[in-house]
Amino acid sequence: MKNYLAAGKLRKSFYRRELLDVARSLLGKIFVKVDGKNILSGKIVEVEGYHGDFDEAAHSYRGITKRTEIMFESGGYLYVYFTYGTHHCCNVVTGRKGQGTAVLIRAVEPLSGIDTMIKNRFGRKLKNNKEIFNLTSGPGKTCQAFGIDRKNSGIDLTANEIFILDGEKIKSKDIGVSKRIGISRSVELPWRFFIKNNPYLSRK
DNA sequence: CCACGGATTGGCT
DNA sequence: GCCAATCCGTGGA
Repeated sequence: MKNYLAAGKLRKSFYRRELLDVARSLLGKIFVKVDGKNILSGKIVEVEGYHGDFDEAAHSYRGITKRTEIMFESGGYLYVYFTYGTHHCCNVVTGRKGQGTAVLIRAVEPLSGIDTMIKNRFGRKLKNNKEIFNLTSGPGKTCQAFGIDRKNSGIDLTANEIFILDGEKIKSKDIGVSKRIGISRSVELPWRFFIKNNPYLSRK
């Protein structure tokens, strides 16, 4: 963990680039939440892009609302939404102010604070050694493991609570691309990106 | 005010 | 593979 912290926090200039460039380059970076003396962290292994201008699946597609206004900020903020009456999902706002572009964090590979993540998500110890692969292998699971909910929406990702650290550079040949999961409109856009063969993906 | 459905998950058939 | 859970944001009357 120490060498990841030494790598340094991603700055506003990283987030304020074109949506799909940010989405692809977030793979391999380290998502971090400082939780008291605990550092919860995981390597980002799966993401999806959402674009307010022409992507009908994006929450920002119908314009600014109270819920989605943070999506229209310039890049570098956290957007958290609540869905299906049960789950939270977290996104990284990208691009320029007014664009409504964001990257959904769909899955991470746990790195530190794993005992706390297990407690947050299951309320007990792991039953077996396969259950670790069910800890953060989806957007709702990741938010639950990290203890993130709507109260965290709007956080500045260059501050000291929730942020992303530079990590390993993933080669193009190791990045998989597919249609996005769980949407009913703009279904053809190939805007899901993932690290091929990583065991913590929400799907293969 | 009310109706609808969702960027998901887990349990049951 | 199918489907219920369960809240609330959003849009239309």
